[in-house]
Amino acid sequence: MPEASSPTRKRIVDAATKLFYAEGIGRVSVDAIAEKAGLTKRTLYYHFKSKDDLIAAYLDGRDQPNLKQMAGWFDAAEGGADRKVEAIFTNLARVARHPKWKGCGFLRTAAELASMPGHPAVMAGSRHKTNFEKWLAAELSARGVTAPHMLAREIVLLMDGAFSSMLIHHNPDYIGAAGHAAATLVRARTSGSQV
Amino acid sequence: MPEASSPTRKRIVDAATKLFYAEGIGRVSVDAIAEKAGLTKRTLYYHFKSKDDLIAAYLDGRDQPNLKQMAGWFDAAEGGADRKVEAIFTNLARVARHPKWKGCGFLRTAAELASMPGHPAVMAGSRHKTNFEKWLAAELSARGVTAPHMLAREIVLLMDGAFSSMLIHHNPDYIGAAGHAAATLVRARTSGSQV
DNA sequence: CCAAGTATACCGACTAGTGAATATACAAGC
DNA sequence: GCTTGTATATTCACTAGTCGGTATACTTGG
Repeated sequence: MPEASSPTRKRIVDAATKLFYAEGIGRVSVDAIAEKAGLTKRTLYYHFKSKDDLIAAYLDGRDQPNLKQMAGWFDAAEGGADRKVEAIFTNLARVARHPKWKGCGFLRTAAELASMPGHPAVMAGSRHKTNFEKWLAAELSARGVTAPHMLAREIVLLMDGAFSSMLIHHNPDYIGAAGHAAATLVRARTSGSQV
Repeated sequence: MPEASSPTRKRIVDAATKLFYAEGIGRVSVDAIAEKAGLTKRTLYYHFKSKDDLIAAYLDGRDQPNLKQMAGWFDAAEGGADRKVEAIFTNLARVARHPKWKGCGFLRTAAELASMPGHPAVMAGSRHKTNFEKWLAAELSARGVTAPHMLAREIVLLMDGAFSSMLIHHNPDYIGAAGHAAATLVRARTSGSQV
């Protein structure tokens, strides 16, 4: 039985992460991942029982790093909750200009696996999005915003919309518009002010 | 040279539409499309020069029907612009409960082809989303809403977010939340009222 | 006779996954 | 201090099937 946290396993997940994100799940072969990781396909299948398992491991491994990235942008921004929320979108628009940016890996995987609703990778994506929404609601709540859970969900919807629009139009203006709308929604629910 | 609008061509596009939407681009073989259309692969390749061309034809063919669907829901709804906008989301949440619903074909295709930014199918998707945004801005403008273009874009972002969230969570509540937020944004920009 | 359209049959490349053997390391028996 | 046993980890070679695309030949209507 393979070790749960072996360095080899990590090498495989790292290689899979790069390839799956860059090319998409269906366009990456197990052979290509094995080659990128510097080992044979048989070894890969020693550590993962199927490609589907590896896809799920790829997204599970992105949960915490992605949350930390968002939280970092939020914490670093000056100003109130509205500014901090908008900062996430501003940073998103910045990184989305990079040619290697290919949208949100969680959403893209869910789109590609739409015909397999119970797929472990889709569920990993669902967990990640829920984690983000909960984190955001807690941050908003701590800043005295009214109806923080509803607001967090609206911001998540705008963010996922921004990911999708950017992917189809390749125009960062959509992310800017989403950030502006999100900041407006936050201000509308900040005590002492109204839109 | 094949006829631009032959019945055979239509049969191929119809078969491709059903399969591509149900399974995703990468999971459908040209053989499967030919079989579903009741002809051989060689005939398919007489009418389309490549699979990529057929993918683009699939999305081009969905542009007008999708717009008509949205416009139909909008027109049929009673009340002001806010109600009409929310009606689109309400209807979307209803059809999204059907087991055959697999999200927005334009967004899913863009996600699957993220590594090929200039792909004709992605561009067809971009055109469709732009058409929808323009139609919505015109409807909002005709009803005296202020800043109709910005508002239309925000609603489109919420809608694309709703498509994505529904696909990853399989929970129509997200579409409801998006519809509620969209209606609120419309009311905030309707003369004589404020959020 | 000719051209449009369709069919059969095939190509080379690639696909996920596996069988059987082997290398490595470490523990137990003596 | 050996040797034997066992679990982990890795490799090569392979299967059975699918992929997008095509060479060639046939049919049919004008």
